[in-house]
Amino acid sequence: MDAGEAHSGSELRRRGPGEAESEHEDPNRTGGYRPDSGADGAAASGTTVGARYKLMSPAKLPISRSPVLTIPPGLSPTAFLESPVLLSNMKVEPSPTTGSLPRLQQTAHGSVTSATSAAFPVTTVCFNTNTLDDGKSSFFEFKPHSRSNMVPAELDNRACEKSTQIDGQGKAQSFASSPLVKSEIAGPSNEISLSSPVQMVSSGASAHVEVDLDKLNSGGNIATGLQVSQVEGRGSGLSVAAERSSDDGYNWRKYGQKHVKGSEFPRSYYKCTHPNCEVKKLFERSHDGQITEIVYKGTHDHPKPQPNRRYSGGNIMSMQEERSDKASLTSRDGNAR
DNA sequence: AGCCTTTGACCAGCG
DNA sequence: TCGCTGGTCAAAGGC
Repeated sequence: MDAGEAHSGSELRRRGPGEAESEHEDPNRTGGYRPDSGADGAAASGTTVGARYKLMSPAKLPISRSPVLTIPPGLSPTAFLESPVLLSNMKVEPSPTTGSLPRLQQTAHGSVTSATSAAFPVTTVCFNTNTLDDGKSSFFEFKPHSRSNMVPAELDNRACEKSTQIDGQGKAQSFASSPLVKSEIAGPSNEISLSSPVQMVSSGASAHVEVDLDKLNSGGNIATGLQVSQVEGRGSGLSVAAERSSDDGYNWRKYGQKHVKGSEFPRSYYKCTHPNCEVKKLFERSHDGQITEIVYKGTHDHPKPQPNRRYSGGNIMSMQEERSDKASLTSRDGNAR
């Protein structure tokens, strides 16, 4: 609601020096200073972002789409790779923006996975867009396979597995350019009619992932606003953009970093710097600098900022996105209705 | 001068 | 009820 948005704006505001947290706990600080979790936040804005994984995962539902990606012990990532489904997905599909995207192979759970034998870095992209306003939320996850040598490799698959449990409306796309791409979309209950146009472009030694969901979000009309995120391969110039974490064309501000259990790499938390935008995204980056996992929370209700605002690195991505954006918009315009 | 990143601490939720 | 983990805040520093 409006109230919520107002709060989001305050997100940027910083606490005065006098309010610095001191050794003794400050009761006021507990909830008062949390724009996201404040009273309003919980009711309004909080829902948007605050929904967090919990909201996204209807624990009560038989389908345990747990926010936390957990893979059943019996499952192995390898299985996914070997799965015929993956192979069949090898072909690159056009990226229909909204709902018009070609149906990907879905597993019994409704998950889409694609894998390639390329030696590209593994990347994981998750979209958690909760539009509480509409009571709809979408969860998109894209995971390449590169952590096989890492602990989370299995977790990833597992996670995907669970999140993949879509009601059947989820659509995802994967591209053969990456070693293993996994996209999943999960809705809060069953309205996951979202389209996840994910485009992966890999050139040479670097793999570039481009997700065109962003337009959807920008439109803000789509049932499930998705965001665009790009993940680039290892050690390539694109990494700069990736580092910026704003390759999607939006401006992000890092507000935290934490090493979560189960993850080999620290997880970074970003917020959209737009005044009224509460979109958050978090991703994990390997020591190589390559992003191994990206999760978007919320939807952008504003257009992308100027590409060349600060980092030139972002321009590359922005330009690409813009292009795809237009294309998507066009197609979406026609499809979205 | 302003914005962003880093880093440590705090808080809330869950098991 | 306690402990653990994840997420967020905010000061300080850097660009």
